[in-house]
Amino acid sequence: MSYAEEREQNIARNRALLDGLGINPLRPKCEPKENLRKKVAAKKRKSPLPESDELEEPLKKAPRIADDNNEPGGARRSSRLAGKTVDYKQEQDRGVPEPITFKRSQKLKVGQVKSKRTYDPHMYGHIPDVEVGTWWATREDCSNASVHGPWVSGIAPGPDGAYSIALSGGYDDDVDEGYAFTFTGSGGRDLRGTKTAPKNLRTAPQSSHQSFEDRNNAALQRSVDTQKPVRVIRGFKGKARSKYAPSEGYRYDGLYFVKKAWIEKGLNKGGFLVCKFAFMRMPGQEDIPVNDGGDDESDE
DNA sequence: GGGCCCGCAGGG
DNA sequence: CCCTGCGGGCCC
Repeated sequence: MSYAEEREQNIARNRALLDGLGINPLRPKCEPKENLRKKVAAKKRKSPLPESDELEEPLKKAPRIADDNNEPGGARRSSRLAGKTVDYKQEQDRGVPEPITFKRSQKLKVGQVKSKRTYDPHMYGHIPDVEVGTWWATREDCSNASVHGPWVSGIAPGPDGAYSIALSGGYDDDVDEGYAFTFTGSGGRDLRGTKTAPKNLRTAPQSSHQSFEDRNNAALQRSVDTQKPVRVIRGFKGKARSKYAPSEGYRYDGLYFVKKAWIEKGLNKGGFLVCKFAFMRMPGQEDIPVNDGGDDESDE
């Protein structure tokens, strides 16, 4: 079977799986009327660059979190996001936001402030003061905003499930429908090379099976049971196949639940097994910006 | 564009 | 100290 055929097959399987998760009330809202109107308008005026009003939303800059030098007693701030439209269920323990305490000795460059973070990323749910749709240029910035801690890793594991994940389009057969998507786990890559040809890489092609023994994959599997919300950021590298990926940088798209975890034959040379997960967006959140960008070539 | 290197977060 | 990880920057 050719790569293209296998890819189609995997995509069809993943898409069917997403659809089989049940009717999602968000689905009609993911293509809101405003976007449809914009789409029509954009086609009419045939301008490759949309008007500024369309650009404002997704490119909202991350609020630079001022490091309020953690006062011991007074640093507690209200954990309520009062006035938000998000409808939180009782069971969603978002954790009490505590000012982060730094256990690690950090190398300080000249003039660098010690604390880059106001909140500890090791908590479930929203990070206070970070709105859905917030955008960062790099993973480092996103990490400093406490939304997704790791600079490279796509999964931030925790005891009751993953805290957050990064969608960067690294797998050709992942399906992104905005309100729901499939996600491939970690592991099974050869990052070090051989003794004779050491590599010391951070990412690499699939070269062995993934499994739920992997710490990251195990965390996402736990998310299925605990139904803790997972923060999701979408990266620009996914824009080739997902219209929900930002054109640049990384965007916080809010909270999702992991509804299913399974193992399937991945789309890779060698047919190695990969861990896959089906995500569904928590209701009541701001719509995901849809990227209609001009250079869309590969629509199946 | 690809290849290579390497900092950092996070955990054992 | 070790290891991993859907980064990013540099060089070519």
